[in-house]
Order: sequence, then C-alpha cells, then structure tokens
Amino acid sequence: MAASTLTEVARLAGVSPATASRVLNGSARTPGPDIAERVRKAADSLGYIPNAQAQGLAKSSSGLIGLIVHDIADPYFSAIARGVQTAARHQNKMVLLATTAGSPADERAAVAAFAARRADSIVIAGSRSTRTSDRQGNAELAAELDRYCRNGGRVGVVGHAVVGAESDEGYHVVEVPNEDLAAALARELAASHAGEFVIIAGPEGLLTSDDRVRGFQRGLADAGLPPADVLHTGFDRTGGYEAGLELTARISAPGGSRGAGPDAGYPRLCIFAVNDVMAIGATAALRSKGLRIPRDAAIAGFDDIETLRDFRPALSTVRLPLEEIGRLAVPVAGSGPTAAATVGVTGEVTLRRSTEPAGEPAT
Amino acid sequence: MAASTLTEVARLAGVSPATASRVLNGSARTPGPDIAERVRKAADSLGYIPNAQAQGLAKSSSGLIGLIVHDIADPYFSAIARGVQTAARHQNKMVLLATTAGSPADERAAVAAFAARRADSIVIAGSRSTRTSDRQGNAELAAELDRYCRNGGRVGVVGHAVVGAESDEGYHVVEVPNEDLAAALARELAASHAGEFVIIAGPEGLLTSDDRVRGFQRGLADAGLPPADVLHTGFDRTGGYEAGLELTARISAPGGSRGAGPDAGYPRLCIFAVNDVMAIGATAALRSKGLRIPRDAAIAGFDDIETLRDFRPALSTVRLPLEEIGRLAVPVAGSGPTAAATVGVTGEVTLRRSTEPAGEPAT
DNA sequence: AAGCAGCGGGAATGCGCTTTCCCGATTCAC
DNA sequence: GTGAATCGGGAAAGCGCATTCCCGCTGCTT
Repeated sequence: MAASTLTEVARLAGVSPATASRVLNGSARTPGPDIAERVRKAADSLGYIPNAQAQGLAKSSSGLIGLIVHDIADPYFSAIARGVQTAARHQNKMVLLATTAGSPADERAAVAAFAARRADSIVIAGSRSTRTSDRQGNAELAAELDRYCRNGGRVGVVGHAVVGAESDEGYHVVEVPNEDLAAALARELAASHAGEFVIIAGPEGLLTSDDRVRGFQRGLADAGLPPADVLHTGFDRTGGYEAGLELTARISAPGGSRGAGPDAGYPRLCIFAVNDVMAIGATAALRSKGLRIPRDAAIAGFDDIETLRDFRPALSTVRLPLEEIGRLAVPVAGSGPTAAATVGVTGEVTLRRSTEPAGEPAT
Repeated sequence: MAASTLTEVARLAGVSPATASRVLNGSARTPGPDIAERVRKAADSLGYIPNAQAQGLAKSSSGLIGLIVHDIADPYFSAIARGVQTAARHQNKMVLLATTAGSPADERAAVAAFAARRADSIVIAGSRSTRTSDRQGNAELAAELDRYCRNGGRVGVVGHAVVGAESDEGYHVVEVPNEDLAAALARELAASHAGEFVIIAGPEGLLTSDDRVRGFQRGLADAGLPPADVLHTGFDRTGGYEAGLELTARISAPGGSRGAGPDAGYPRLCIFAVNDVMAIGATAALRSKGLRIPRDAAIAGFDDIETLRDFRPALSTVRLPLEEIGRLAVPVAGSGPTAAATVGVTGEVTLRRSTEPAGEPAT
C-alpha cells in the first residue's frame, strides 16, 4: 500500500488535483472555504503526505540545506551544525549532512551531491587549505561551487572564501577575525609571561591555522617579543598530543632560552595551540609526562568549544560564537542574488587558569 | 542558466534520452561502447548532474537516510551521528538531519518530513519516554512510523522500540543492555565502596534512564545493599549540575547514614549519574562547592562519550560503542521486509579514578 | 533459405505535483 | 441591460528522469 497521492485526495474530495494542490499548500489562490474544508478532510482521512520530491521537481527547489563539515563528532563542528540546524528550522528546511575529513575532493563530491538534490543552499564549514597538494582539488571544488551558484544556488562559507572561487553571486562568507583575535591573545599573554612562546599549528597551508599563527606572531611582535617557534602537526587532538610530547622534551631539558623554567618562578613555555582540541591533546601529552599546567607550561587554545566548559585546568582560549556562526552561515531564504557578501562575527580573548602565572595555588 | 538535463546531453550526443539514461546510470542494459563514450563525453562537456529529485520520483527511492537526534551538539549523539554517516556513505546515501530535543511531537513531524522526502530509511536515536504527558505524542509517533513502514520504509531505533509501535516490518532496534550493564557497574562499585549510593536519574519515564536505574538498583541488591536514593532531574548537563548541587548539601551535612564521611576514610557518597554529561555536570557542581572527587564523593557515569577522554578526574563509566551503534542502526539497503528485528551491542564497565577509594594520592 | 531468438536503440508513458491557461459564472460599472 | 472585469474551478502541460514496450536488425538453427 503506497502512500496516497494528491490525485487520490482530490478524487475523494470530488475536486480536481489543481484545486487540491491549491488548498493543501500555500498557493496564491485560495479556493472557497467549503471546498478547502472538504479537501483538508479528505487529505487527513487518507493520511496524505505530499511527496517532497515531486514538489521539488515541479517547483525546482527542495527545501534542503547542505552542510559540509570535516567531522560531525568534533565539538567545533557540531556546535556549528547546531546553529545551522536552528537556522534551517526557521526557514522550514531540512539539513543534509556531508562529512569530508577536509578533503577537497570529497567536498567537491558533496557539493555535486547537494546540487543533484537541488539543495537551496550549501554551508561549508571547515577550514580551506592552500596546500599545493590540494591545488587541483580546490580548483575543482571552486568550479563545482561556481556552477552551483550559477544555477541559482546560494553558498555560505565559514571562515574563508573558497580558494579560487570566481562567482560573487549568492556566495557569502562568515568572516572570523582569526588573525586579529590571535594577535590580541598574544598581547595579553605576553603581558604576563616571561617565558618562551611556542605555537602548535595545523598543517602548513591550512588557512585558519595560518591566520592564527600569523596573528599570534604579530601580537608577540607588538609586545616587543621575538617570534615563536612553530610546530606543524595535525589539526586535531592527535596532532596536539604529538606536538605536546615533543614539547615535553624541550620543557624538561636543562637550561633553556631566556633562563626560564619551573624554578625561575614563571612558566618556561607558553604554548598556543591553534584550536582547542589541539590544546586539549597537548595538555594530555604534557600531563602524561608528569608535567603540570600552568606550573610547568602555560597553554592556550582557540574556539572555546563547549567541551572546555568542564575541562581542567580551565583553558585560556578565544571564545568564538560557534552556534551563531552556524546560524549566520546559512544563506537567507529569499535573498536576492546580491546578498550581503560578508558578515562578520567577533570573538573574545578568554583567559583562564591554564595561562595564569605559575606558582599560584591550585583551585 | 539552469543546470543541464539528460535530454540536452542526449541531444548533444545524438542519441535518445533513453539511451543516455542507460549509459549514465547503472542500468541493466548497457548500450554499445562507442555510444556510451559519446554520451559520457557529452555529459561532462555539459557538466551534467542528474537531478536526484527526478530520479527519485521516477524510481521512488531517494538515497536519503533520515536521522533523528535530540541535539546534534551533544557528544553522545554526535558520536552516533558519525556512525550513521559512515554507514550512509557505504550505502551511497546521504543523511538528513533532524533535531527534536526529545519531543515526541517534533519527532513525529520529523518522521513525516522524512516520509515526504521518501527517505529510504530512518534512524531514531535518543531515548523514548513513557511519561503520560507524552502518551499522545508517542502514539502519534508510532502511527506515523507504522505508516512509513507500511509504505516500504525501514526504521532503525537506538535503544528501545518506539512505545506503541505495531508494525514489525522493516523495523529494527539496536538493543543496548542498559539494565545489565548498570547492574554490573553497581556490583563493581559495591565491592569497593562502603558509603551510601545515590542515583542521579533523568526524568521519570525516560526509558534509558529508567533501565539504568533499575539495573543499578538490582546490582546493589545483588551485593546485598539497600536501594539507592534516586534524584530525578534533566537528562543533560544542567540536570546533573542541579542534582550535584543538591547532593553537596547532603555530603557536607554533619553525620550521615552509615557513619561514612571524608574522615571515615572512604567516600561518603557514591554517585551514579545515568549518563556521562550528567555525571560531568554533577562533578562540576561538587567542585564548585569545594568538594573533591573521589575524595569527598565517588562518581560514575554511563556511555563513555569521547569528551571523557580528557576529563579530569577520569570518570568511571560504562563504555558503549556509540559509533558502532550508529552504524548498526542504519537499516541495510536491500534487506528484505523481514530484516533482523534486533541487533545487540554490548558495553563494558570501565572503572577510572573518579571511583577509586578515597585517600589515594592524586595523579 | 526461411524462421526465430536476441540485441541495440528509440518512442512513449508515468512518477506526483505545480502552474499556466482557459472557461463559465458572477459581479460591477456605466 | 449590456459590456467588461473578476472570481472559482478544471484541463493540461510540463518538471527530469526511468522504464516498458516496440521495432528493425544480426546471427543462429533446422
């Protein structure tokens, strides 16, 4: 027993399919109240559910929003996803999920799939990369997106414009001032840390990572400090952990630049991990070697993911309104082709215990 | 410039739409190699992307998997979502996301929306409830699901069968032995804790919560202990936090049943929160009042969400293979109407520092 | 050599719905 | 009271694709 169709409803109500369609969906023309009543009654006596595929085909629009993330179980992305979901609900749309682990090729495929489903708009969260190994992938992704836009699709990107994107139609980006915020963080840290600074960064070429690194270095320079060493590693917890292990050696080594160290009364090292999950990984690594934070090293992250709320030691970070970012990233439904090209959000440096000067009593 | 259609491709290739369709999609009949080549070339010179809506309409199947969760940003659900996503990818399908905050009415609406989109299958994660206030909602949800199944849909449910579900066609549940695992946890804890036991539970009527409570009590009974007090609260971090606050009073109160207490050398209280986020909330509450874990209270959760990996004190819990659960919950694509009704997974009691006997040196 | 199965391709139909177009019946203005 | 404008409803044409049916052809059997 297949689902009942509009035609069946119409027949049962004794009207034409056209009329039934008009009453059951908000058409411009509203049939008479008596007829409307009959149709509605017929509809729910049959348990009629409109076939969204057919509707989409006829109206060429699907009520779908495509969301592309690296990994839905990553707190950063799931917070954004929540925002996207909220916005979608306000627009009476559903969200289609694609996870790509950051591979441009997969992202291209996801865009194509969304296009095939005639998604009304696409949201791309997750950092862009300029690695040469991704060049071709990026180009293809950009091409796919352009085509999608030309066909009337709207796309919202979190963070950076897609590398090589041409179209400016229906393409908007939620800009996160990564560089400025990282600089601000660096300045604040520089004020209270005499020790050496080290940055745990993502792979070279990852835009978000690069921006934050650049900003942090600029902030240090502003404070009259030399640039920090940069360790490139994976953009996830594992990367942070590995870098953390590497740093433990440096921390435990006798002596060290600028004569800092646990016994000097302030942290030998101040570590900036370009995102929170990496900071968490690094913290775990240090802890596994018996080092304490902030006693033996200060550490700060970026994003302020929800996980941090209960993480000890409380991690200093830069708070980003992730959910709002998600909400803002979904293109507004009926917006004209010249929708706002860019919306900005702002963050906030949030200092917590992990970067307090050493020697304070633990809470 | 609208997206190009099969007909355009066919015309460019100088063949009929039928032939073009046959070569571009895996049809039973494969046209000659020369023709196929021509069509394929025409297709990608035009950047042809098949219209999934039209395909779906014609084939009446959509390549969509609907996923219903309470909150995608909750680590428990996002872990399951990851598993679902993995399974979907293996089936060459995409996942449609709906979040409902656990409201049966919203879940019904989500099922209807999925049905409208002709989703091939639906996965419902998130606990079922038997609260009387949800009675009608549950009934309607069950009815909606039954209709969906009768129309050929497949549904997979995590945890419990939907209350009141009739159909046994295309309906399968991933069963989690919540009760037994909770009992096992209780027995292990009983062996090392002399103090009083308290359970922080979700709202009464929430099946998952009820099962775990029942199991835990049974485990205590097995060990010859009296039943634990049960605090009912929200099934989320906030609920855990509030319950935790309430418990701090009890812990700090002078005296106490069975004469336990910090100075007695073992924890006064052993708290079992029915899920990890609640346990985290409770921990935060205790800590906010200056209490230490496990010194002043032992605490255990359930699920072993990924967040726990870096949570301190390391929380005892029951490990559930969440991602696998997600994978298993996705109905297999071509399975006959009499697909396996139930698949089981198993968990593992995982004792960590949060329930170690007090007095041990902190790590 | 005639007959038949088999194959490669095209014409046509339908999936379920929206939407234009059309037509008879009112209502309004003059 | 007649014309035009309006309203309420139905007929029909797609939306883009899959698929059934049909037809002309080749290659085989007897």
